Amino acid sequence: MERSKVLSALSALAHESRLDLVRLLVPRGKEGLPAGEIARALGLSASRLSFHLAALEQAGLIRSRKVSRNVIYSVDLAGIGGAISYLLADCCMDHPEVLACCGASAHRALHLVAEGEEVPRITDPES
Amino acid sequence: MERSKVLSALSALAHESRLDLVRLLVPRGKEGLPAGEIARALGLSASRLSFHLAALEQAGLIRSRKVSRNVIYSVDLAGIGGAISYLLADCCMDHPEVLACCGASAHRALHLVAEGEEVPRITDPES
DNA sequence: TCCATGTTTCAACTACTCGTGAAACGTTGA
DNA sequence: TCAACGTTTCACGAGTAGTTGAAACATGGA
Repeated sequence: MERSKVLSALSALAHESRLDLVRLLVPRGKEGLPAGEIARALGLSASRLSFHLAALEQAGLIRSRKVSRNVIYSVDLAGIGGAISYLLADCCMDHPEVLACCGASAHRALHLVAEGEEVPRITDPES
Repeated sequence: MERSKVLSALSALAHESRLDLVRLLVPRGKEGLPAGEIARALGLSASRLSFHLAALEQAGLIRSRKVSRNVIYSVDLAGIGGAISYLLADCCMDHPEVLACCGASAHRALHLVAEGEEVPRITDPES
């Protein structure tokens, strides 16, 4: 993920309402939620929500699709994952102490990647 | 990690110079670098650097200590790790697709955590 | 076609962040 | 004690983000 994209993702996430928005959208997955419902859930005015949605979409963290009168917003998991991955790998160079903070998540990640296989040995820490 | 702390960490990181600063500091570890050297490395004026350093320190991402005339700045790995962990676990609820983006880092994290042990089974994905 | 609904756009304002250069501060060595 | 050095603080101006309410736009149903 390019640096500029990461920067806009970070600044998009660095706002209370927008962080709430992502948290609301993540469990909905690709199905997403219409803007009106999001506004109700977060207690935001329509125009303010629209503003924040645009910021998140611009940053590649959410997507939108139109369904009749509604605009459905859903999280772009690859976008968020890319930003987090940048922080972890490119920015912190997978520093052990940083990774240790994410230990619980790492367990789940590895199970996902390895799908039950034995843990592969790391041969090249920089790859 | 508290929400407000995460928000200030994110907005501190959402700036080119400050992201550079963290990237510069991470490999130095606890040893850190004096402000002047950082300024030279990043091509920032002293006052600008001081501003950015204050923002990062305020957000709990770096620490400082005074050594004679110099102020040495070093990265606060737990602070950065905490913010990343929040994004991964609390915000994205360890969503498989997000974790998959961090697969390579996860391998290293798990090796760190398990220290060569066999991969433990996950019994409670929500824990 | 007309109206109601869902959503975005706009204009105006406020508040904040960023950057610059100068001044101030604290420490060290002469 | 004084000057030099490393760093922070300050005042200022420019630019950008955030909020609000009203208006505009698009769609679907009567």
